[in-house]
Amino acid sequence: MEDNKKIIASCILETLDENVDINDIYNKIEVPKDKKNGDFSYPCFNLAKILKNSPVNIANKIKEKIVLNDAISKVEVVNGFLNFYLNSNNVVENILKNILTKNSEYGKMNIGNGKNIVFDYSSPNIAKPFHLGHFRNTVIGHALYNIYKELGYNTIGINYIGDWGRQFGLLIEGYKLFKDEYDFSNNVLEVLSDIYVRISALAKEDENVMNKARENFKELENGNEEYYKLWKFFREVSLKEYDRIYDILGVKFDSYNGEAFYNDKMDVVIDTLTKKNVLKESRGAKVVEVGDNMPPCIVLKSNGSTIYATRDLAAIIYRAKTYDFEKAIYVTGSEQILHFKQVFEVAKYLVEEKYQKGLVHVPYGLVRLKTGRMSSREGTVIYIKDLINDAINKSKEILINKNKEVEDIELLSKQIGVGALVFNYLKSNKLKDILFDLDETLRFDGETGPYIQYTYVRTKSILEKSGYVESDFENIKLDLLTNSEEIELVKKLGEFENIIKRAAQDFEPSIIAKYLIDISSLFSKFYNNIKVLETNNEDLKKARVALVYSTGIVIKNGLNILGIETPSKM
RNA sequence: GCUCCAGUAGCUCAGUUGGAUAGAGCAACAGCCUUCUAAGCUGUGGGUCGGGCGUUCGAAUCGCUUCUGGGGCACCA
Repeated sequence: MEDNKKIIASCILETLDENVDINDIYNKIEVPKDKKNGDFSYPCFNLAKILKNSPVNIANKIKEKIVLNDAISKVEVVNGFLNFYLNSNNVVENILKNILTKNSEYGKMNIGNGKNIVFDYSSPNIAKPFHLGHFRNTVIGHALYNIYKELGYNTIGINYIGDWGRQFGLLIEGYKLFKDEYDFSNNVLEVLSDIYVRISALAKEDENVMNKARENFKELENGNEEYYKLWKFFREVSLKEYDRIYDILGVKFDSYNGEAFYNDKMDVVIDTLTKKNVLKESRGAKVVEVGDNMPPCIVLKSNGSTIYATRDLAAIIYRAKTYDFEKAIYVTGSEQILHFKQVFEVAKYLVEEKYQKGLVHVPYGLVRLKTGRMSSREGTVIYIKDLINDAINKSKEILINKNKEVEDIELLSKQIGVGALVFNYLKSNKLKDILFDLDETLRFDGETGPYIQYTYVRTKSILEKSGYVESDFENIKLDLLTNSEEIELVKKLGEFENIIKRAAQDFEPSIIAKYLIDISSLFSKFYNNIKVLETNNEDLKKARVALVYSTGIVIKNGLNILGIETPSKM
């Protein structure tokens, strides 16, 4: 499609006597929102000044002089816009042949050239159950990971587990005090979370408890064997529980190096900053100034111990050395925007310029409840485990009600239920806060995951009934596809690569989600208006089945990128 | 107080680098299953794009200002 834009730009240029830069023309060419206005459009308004003539006159003159070719079939002038219509036979053939040839590879590009990109995402805090916020993080991070993989990068997923810090001193204290009151044989994570909530409340009231917690953590840092064992226990049971969720979501990480991993790697941060003479004392703490518009970045607390920024900095150094990354992408809540601005500033003293430039923070909005913010202390947290179960049960119920004869109802209801959840958290702009609404989340009609999955299932069903197999699509007469429903769908299918690029550039999975809705909607219109299998014209039927098959490929590849499965039946 | 983000239909949201008549879904109402799966499709109603000023041939989009909501602002992560 981009080639066509170039062709149009040079066609316009040839009609002009004045000296105009081709890039100025190329950059102005746009795709009209309304299909009636052609495939490409060139507004002549800015030429009006240069040529000292009215836009309409200019447009008409260009139109007269323009030479039509294989690609362009028609040019029209409307209100000073030059509207170009492409030869749709060419367009349809090029797009569909491309999809059919590449198949599951359609959408894959080699822009990345195998370079490394590190994705820091999910990153739950040990000893707390996985909640909606983590879920949004995980789902966005995983999609971005896949998007960049699609571009040809070597993507590395890091689960930067929150497994270090004062909270473990507290948890150890809580465990010592309350462990006999609990049953640790199941739901360990909820037990630990409960203990944490209780001990936090206690520490807030009683300074002695907080002091004990601080001591505990210091002991843990110093290698107290008993505490280390406890810490390991907390970490293991938590990861086990998280893995269960990652497994359901199909998420895998290349590294689980959390905060504790960097415990012995922070000296170099302090040393380098000291050597460069940027570490300054301020109110007892050691800080680095990061400009007038931001408060300084604290690197050492006044008691001499490190802080999360120190660990983030150590991680940047480690990741630069280990992965030689082109980009390091951090997916976190938007409340950490300032923190990452500060950390990235300080990183300028620690890593080479090419690594500094690769640091990207991708913030996402809060997930809030109708009643306000989620708070573990107030018990208003939505556990993702429960939500997944709700979604699976709902899809199972629907499958049973519809009396579908399916082989594996467990698998299907999981694919559909989880798909609905994941899609729900990817479909809107990542920076927007989401107001959690259970009914809305468990809605399966309209612009939802199941709608897209359902569309995919329909494509599969037609393909099966048609009796065609892949190899039948070698010699097809694609120029028989001339209905507007067919052409619009094909053109949309042809946008896939561009959509992926845009999603990557903006770090915005919702662009792909929205695109898949568009595809599904166009296919459904086609499906309702044209009965693919009912024609006697075998060539036409085959061409249409090829279109149906291509649609299935794009939906499958697209859902794959978003981390959503494609059921075989529903 | 300073700073970042958001404000589009009753609700949830789209709206590429400024472009042509601001679009979907949900909800409401009216249709479409002896026809490739109705988790679908078609139609109707619904708008001061928070307000104001400006830049421009042209603004939901850019600038200034103001209102509303949310986040952040030093030893939590």
